[in-house]
Amino acid sequence: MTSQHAVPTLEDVAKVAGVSPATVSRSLNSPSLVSKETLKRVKSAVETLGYTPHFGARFMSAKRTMTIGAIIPTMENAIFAKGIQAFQERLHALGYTLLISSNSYDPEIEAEQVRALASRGADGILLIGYWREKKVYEFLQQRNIPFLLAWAFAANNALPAIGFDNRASMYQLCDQVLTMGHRNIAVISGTTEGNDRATNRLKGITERLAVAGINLENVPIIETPYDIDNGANAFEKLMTGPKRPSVVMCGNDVLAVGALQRAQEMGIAVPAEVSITGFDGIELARVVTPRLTTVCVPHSEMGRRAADELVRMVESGEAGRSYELSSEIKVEKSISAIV
Amino acid sequence: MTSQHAVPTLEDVAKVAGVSPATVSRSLNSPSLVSKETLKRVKSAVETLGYTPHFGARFMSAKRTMTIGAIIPTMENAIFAKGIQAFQERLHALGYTLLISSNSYDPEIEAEQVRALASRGADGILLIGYWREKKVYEFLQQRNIPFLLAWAFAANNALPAIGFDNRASMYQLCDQVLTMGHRNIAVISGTTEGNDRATNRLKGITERLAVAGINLENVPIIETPYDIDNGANAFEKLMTGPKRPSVVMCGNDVLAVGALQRAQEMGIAVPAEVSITGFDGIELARVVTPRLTTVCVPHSEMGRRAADELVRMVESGEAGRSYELSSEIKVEKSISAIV
DNA sequence: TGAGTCGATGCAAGCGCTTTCATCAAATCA
DNA sequence: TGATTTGATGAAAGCGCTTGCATCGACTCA
Repeated sequence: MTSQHAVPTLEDVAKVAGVSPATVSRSLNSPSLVSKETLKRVKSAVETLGYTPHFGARFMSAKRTMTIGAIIPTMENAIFAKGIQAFQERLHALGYTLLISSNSYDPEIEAEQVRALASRGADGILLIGYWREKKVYEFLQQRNIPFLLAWAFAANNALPAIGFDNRASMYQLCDQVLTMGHRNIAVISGTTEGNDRATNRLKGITERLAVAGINLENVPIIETPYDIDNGANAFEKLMTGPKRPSVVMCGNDVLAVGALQRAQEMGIAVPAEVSITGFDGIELARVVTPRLTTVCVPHSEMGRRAADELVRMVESGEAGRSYELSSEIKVEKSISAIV
Repeated sequence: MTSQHAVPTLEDVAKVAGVSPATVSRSLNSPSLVSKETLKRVKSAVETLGYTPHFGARFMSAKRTMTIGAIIPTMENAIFAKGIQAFQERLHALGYTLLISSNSYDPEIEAEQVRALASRGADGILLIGYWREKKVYEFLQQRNIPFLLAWAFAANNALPAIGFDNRASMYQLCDQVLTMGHRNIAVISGTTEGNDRATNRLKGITERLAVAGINLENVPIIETPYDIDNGANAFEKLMTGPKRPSVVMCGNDVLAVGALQRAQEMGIAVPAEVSITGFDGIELARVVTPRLTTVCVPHSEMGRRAADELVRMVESGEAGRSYELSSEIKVEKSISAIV
């Protein structure tokens, strides 16, 4: 079935076109240096042979690979899927190829992935959030690989990042919750260890509550990995505890949807008996009943702009800039005012 | 800020360890050929220098790249996100790196991506479904790159595939719908052009209806890209048509959730006034109210097994085998019997 | 018309790694 | 003890491509 023809090389093309390999290379990479005439012959030779440039060889002699790497926690959360999809589309338009790895929130794996991307010649790398071992940043700098952080933004941090302020956004949402009269609050947070986004969201809540003079000792907080079922279980635990909260604030929409589901299963009316809030503004939040009160984040826009900025860094050699995107509080039926 | 140190090479390591480059290479790739003593020196040299093998160079001299490529329509649909996540995890465990590209269901882009993966030395490639231009398959064969199709399975097709029978599954679901007394059926299908999964799902319905003696002329079918809002709009069109169906069968859960949502907005009770079915069994289907009647497909298992099989093909050089996974009809509250 | 330009092309030196072959000392065999 | 095997290592030839430099007509200029 398989023709034993080895895969065609530049030299094969050159032979067929009756020119030197150098000319073929130039035809492919800097057509302006080659005569129209020759260009035509080369192009036709490429086609008849089905030639594809050998990436490894190209990588060896040229410095650029036209490859951008992205390392994300997981593809399963729509928030990353959506952002990365936009990221990839924009990169493709800019002529770059995207390499994605996911690491299930494991920092060890992430560090390994950074090295893997480096050895594959990634011209730039997109990372999620700020927190990671210092040696990772050092490695990137030593290798002089431009990187950009996404899904997070902290004004006081010099690293180039594009995203929103998780703490401030959650602070604001909490503000809204308080405004609606809630004082009896419980929290289901994503795992904070090693996760600055989760940590800052939680901080946004606790800071706002502290300002309101609420004793944090009385605020039950459950930490659990982002997952519908975990959200459900945490909710159940909170509702079967000594004192039922009037509102359960969740670290993201996935947890919140889990909470909502369990509420239904337990026969607890939302928002009549308990209010629930989420964070992210993914589709999940708007298809449940009642719709989730949440913080909408412009994932696609973030992906697109991250691509633009990272490519700019790569091509200009300039340092990265940071951009803060705005998030928007969306009050829906999953929350009601305490009267 | 950046040390002007060029990135360390094998030779640098060799110099530091006081051995030849060949020995370093062997230490890294076939440690058994090197003395314990030397191994230790090399390892420490690698660490002090922060050496990372140069992928391009390795690719040039070795034949294998330990890279597997996957080309999917989109990351935004949870069905692919989930499967690919599992695929990547298993590949990682097997020592392979995954390269993903998505193409928004555009066959042109897909063909281009196949070439891109080939030039990057993908040892094997995962593709979705059967339908694509013949020249793509020819290219793959000519290059002798093992490939495996996923998310589809057709007993009469010789290409190696792992998945489920879209036609048969939908046929079965339709069977269920008929059993429950529905005769007045409408369909919202995903775009069928160039998409064998969508086509076969639709075929599953029409074939079953034909068997039931239902005149297909009376079965409204709307085709639209997979998207919540499209599902919603199609639903509205169906419900405002000349004759309301008693059930709307959707090509996937995303469309079905859209339909469900619009039903709520229009004040149409589900399933009292109209039943709705989906396909895929993603989370979305179980968090909506009422829960969606759908066909559950083992996405994660498919991803895992695809990784196993593809790696087996790559490492053994043997032809790929096909596996049919079973899907399961899940009847939930979004459908009611006609009495 | 001779000197100087310029556009188009070829030559050849790497890029960093793997791998075959050769080398050589130490261990084994008869 | 001389011949042979074995284990550990080094030398060097590529792998397919890009690119600086050289070459060489054909043009331009004065």
